[in-house]
Amino acid sequence: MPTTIKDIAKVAGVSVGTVDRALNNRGRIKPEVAENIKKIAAELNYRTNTVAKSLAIRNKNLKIAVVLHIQHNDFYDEVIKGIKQAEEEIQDFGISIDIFGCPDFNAVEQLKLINHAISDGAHAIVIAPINDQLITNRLKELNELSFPVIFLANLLHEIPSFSSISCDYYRSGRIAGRLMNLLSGNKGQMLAFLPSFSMLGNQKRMEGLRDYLNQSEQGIQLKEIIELTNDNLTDYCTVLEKLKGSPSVKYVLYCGSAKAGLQAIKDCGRKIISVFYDFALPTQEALIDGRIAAAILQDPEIQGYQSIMTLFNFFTSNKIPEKQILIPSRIVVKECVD
Amino acid sequence: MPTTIKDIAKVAGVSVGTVDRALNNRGRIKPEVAENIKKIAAELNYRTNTVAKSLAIRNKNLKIAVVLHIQHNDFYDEVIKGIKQAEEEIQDFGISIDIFGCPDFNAVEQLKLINHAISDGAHAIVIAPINDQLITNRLKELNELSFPVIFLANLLHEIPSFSSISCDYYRSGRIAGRLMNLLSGNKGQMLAFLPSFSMLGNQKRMEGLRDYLNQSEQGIQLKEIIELTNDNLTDYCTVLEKLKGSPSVKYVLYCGSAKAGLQAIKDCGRKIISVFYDFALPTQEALIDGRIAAAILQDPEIQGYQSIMTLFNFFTSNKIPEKQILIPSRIVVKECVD
DNA sequence: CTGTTAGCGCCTTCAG
DNA sequence: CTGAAGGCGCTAACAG
Repeated sequence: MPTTIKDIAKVAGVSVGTVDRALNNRGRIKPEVAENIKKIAAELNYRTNTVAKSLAIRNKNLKIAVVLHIQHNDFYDEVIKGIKQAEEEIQDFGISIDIFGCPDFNAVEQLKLINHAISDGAHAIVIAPINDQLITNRLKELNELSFPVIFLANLLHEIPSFSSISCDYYRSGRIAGRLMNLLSGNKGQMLAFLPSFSMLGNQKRMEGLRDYLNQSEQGIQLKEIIELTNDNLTDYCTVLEKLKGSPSVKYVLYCGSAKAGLQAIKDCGRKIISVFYDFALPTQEALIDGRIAAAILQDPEIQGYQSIMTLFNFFTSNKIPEKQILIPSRIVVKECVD
Repeated sequence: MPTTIKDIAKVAGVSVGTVDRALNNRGRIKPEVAENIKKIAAELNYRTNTVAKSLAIRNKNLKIAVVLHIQHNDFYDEVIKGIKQAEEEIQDFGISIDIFGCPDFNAVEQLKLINHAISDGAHAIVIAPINDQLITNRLKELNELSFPVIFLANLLHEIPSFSSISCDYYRSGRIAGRLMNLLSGNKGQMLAFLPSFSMLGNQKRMEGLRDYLNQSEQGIQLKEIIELTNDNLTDYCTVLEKLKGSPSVKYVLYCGSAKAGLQAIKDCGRKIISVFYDFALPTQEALIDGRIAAAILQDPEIQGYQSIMTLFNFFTSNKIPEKQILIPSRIVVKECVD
């Protein structure tokens, strides 16, 4: 039988209330007796029972606010799925979750959402932070107030946070390099189409790829890295144009709107062997029917799930999370999913 | 606020005890009122609070027995790690776990362990079942008694179980075939060394590989599939001999003792490009320093973790698990881990 | 067949 | 500064 605060109270000769105050540093207690109680707790190998605690703190109505940086896209829809699953799992603990979408990349609006969440009584925030002074300043403030903020699927330079959850972008760039070499037999030419470098993660991924392919003389030749815009039509045109302009290129690494990329590759008029990042439906279909050779996934669902569970563990077990939680990338070929 | 049994009791005009009896089919209740209560519960969208339930059932001292089929190996040490992690997470729920090793593949002993666990008061069993009448008969009995038994990392033909957790062996064979094709540029010759086909999973994996590579004319040529024994020295000799006997073979797929395989490949005196299953330390090292081109993992830790959590969810939420839970295989290259 | 009540372990008033 | 008591939602033992 694990020891309970009752046990501790008995050997310390005090009441459970006093034990509770001591163990949770609630003050209103004589320092000596607090010390003594803590000593006894340690000796008795006490650990607070999270189930009982959860039941008791349920009337605190703990709230988590999730603040995104866009309204919808394939990636974040998956993230939200993970968040919803976590919500499902922790609802019995009396913790509720509110998700706020945000006009795409609008820092002013995101700031409003942050402030709204707080005045609404949120006890923690999960955010996909926009890289803008407006936001970063506010996040710094919150950090100083020890208000728990978790960065989700999105890095931010030098802004401290309670914890940050994402894939290892640099590594995922290197993995892509390796896959391209595998597919090409270490020869030939490739183009890489990657999303906006204004997001730090994308930049890291790009660096990973470049570093990896530049590190040795042999191997596939990375002709150019092209930055995409997040606008379907523009990106389609860009990809098509680049492919037509480099008829010697046979290999493509692509991260962006799957539809645009697939269509452009199809329309360029020759056989292209490609690796796609992420796993929206069109990507899955293309992988299964062979238009794509492989995909690199960062499991957005797991990232969303983890962001909530990290806070959950903090609330129920006082578990301070790692500053940076990296979700491993997954390599997927047709045979993994067909 | 979620509805509680108290709420239901109030609108039904009965006591919480009666509601409890109705909702959990405990009998000793007039059928009509049970019906009525269930109806009201449905209307009020009631779901039992698992936290409160867990706290209440804690004095039942729920016990899970884990019965292995061997004492130790790399794979099951990982499985056990996952089990321990689950144990850690659910200990506050008052559920305890006992792990029993077993003399390697000794069915008589494993049967004893099963019976011991039950007479010891276990409420469920997680087992890596040995494929032997002695065991399968007992497992059938238990299944008929509705005693929850979960098969772990190990398939068994036509023996019903509460749930079975493993990787998708057939698929993992296909994935290997694909990787070998990738590495070889769809040409050349390979050998496959796979573990004892007496275990159904290994057989499935072999079939997956064979079916995949035989399905088309082009692609790497699978010269032979060799069955390993699980004895280090024997396997070393087998691998070495086969490699020396087939000097045209440049590619190897290997599943077995990593040490034996790596040594034999090294000693065969020529450059071999290989894919290994599973991820014991020697495999990791070999992957990092380039002796192995890729690995296919089945995440044993997750399998162990899941086996416990599945029972946990059953105990705390009455959640009946899927009959077969498949943990996806993971493709790993150097760049994923270095 | 049904109601009452005492827990499960912890937190939180509210008196003292 | 400390103790007592009630409550979180559910289960189970005991009366009736």
